[in-house]
Amino acid sequence: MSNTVTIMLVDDHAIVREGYRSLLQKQAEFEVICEAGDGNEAYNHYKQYQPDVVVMDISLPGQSGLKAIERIRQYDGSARVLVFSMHQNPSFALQATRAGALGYITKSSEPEALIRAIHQVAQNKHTLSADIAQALAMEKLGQEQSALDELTVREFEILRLLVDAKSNQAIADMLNISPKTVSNSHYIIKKKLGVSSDIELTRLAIKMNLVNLLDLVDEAPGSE
Amino acid sequence: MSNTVTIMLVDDHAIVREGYRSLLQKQAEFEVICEAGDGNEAYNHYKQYQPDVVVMDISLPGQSGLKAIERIRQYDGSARVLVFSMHQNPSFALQATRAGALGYITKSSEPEALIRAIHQVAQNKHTLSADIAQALAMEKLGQEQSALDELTVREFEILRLLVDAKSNQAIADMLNISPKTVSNSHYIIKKKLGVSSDIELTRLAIKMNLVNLLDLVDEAPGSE
DNA sequence: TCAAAGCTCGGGCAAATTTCCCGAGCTGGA
DNA sequence: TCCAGCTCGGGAAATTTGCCCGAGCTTTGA
Repeated sequence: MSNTVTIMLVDDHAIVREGYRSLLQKQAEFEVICEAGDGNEAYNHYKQYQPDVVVMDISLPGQSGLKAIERIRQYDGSARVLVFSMHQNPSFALQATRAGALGYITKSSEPEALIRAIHQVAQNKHTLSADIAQALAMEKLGQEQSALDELTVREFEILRLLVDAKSNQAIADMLNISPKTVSNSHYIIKKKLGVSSDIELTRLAIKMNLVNLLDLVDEAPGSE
Repeated sequence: MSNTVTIMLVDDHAIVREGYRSLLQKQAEFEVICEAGDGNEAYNHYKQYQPDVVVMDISLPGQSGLKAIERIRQYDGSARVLVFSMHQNPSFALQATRAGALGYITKSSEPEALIRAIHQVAQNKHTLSADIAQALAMEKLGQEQSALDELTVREFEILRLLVDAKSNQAIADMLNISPKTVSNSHYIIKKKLGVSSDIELTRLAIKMNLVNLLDLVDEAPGSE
């Protein structure tokens, strides 16, 4: 009988896929029928194999897993996608559900949590791993992100250049204003964001995603 | 006969460990005899189980996997450690081998590469995944990373605290020195690293992995 | 149409920090 | 023993920051 749940695994690391495959195959009711290593492949294989559930890591090379979820959901409005990510940042979960994922579970969860989540998603039910659910709840209370909204357009623009490690003079030239104005803005920005040093400012900017982490960190051989 | 290779898996994600375990158990000659979720546990379990090979992810919570490698090697100079990391940045590989790892392989490698690497390491041979080997070769040409080696131990220590956004006073208290010395070191560090602002310094520190990106981006619920 | 409010821009200036130089007191070799 | 190199911090000039100010916009709404 077809109590079996067919699964597509999406992750850019082949080894990791292989690991999950072994793990999931231990459950008699699961059958991993295909894999994909990037968003495009995920989309194509979805169309080809029509798995019940897509288990996907969203940090994929090329254009993000979120994009892939959107495309898959556009092709099949009832596609069931479970995002399986290393990020405990609830923003990722938000973005994922916004893109159409039914569930979001972190890799820090117990293996059973993954199994359970797949069952949930297979039944078209929403799932969030415990840590994310809690973090989301916390976030509702604070304002966090809104700090950035305090900034005027100009300030925001200057902030981006600042955290890109450009000099006051360079920014002044770029925006056709005086370096003094840049430094005044720099001061105002720090004040509005509630930080007291440039190091904090940089860290905050990274948290807020004003800096492209991938560019910053790895500068991988042929990336982008 | 004991052609079997006994293995300890170290990774902070239980699910991930479970996946690798399934994967490795498929090889008749491997036996995963224990697991650990952090550096401390890795050290203790090593002493307890004496595995032939340690397969470890170095981005662990608490104090880094590198530290764990050092401790294990200090306890047993012939310990064979294979680092299995998502980072393609060769600096990680350098640090890992400096800490005493025999091999370094990225998660982007083929599953067979992992199997092969484990065999290599079990025979006390060095291994590097192809991507890293290539990147390292490239790096030999430029100087890059070497900047950090210019720093004295003390400076390095101060740098880590600085980029953790601690105040001069806080660092001074922590190290029992005067804030003036901290600020002098701050200056020297920037000079040695060839940066002219704290923003550049922070970015560089992130590139060099002095900052735990996951902590930074994620700020998990109860972190810090 | 005329405030009122808010943004952008930059001058001014005291306070704070950075930058650079210096010497003293260690420690580990050669 | 002497040298080299580290750690630590004082001093003083140079620079930057922090904060306030007013001028010239534009937008909004009464």
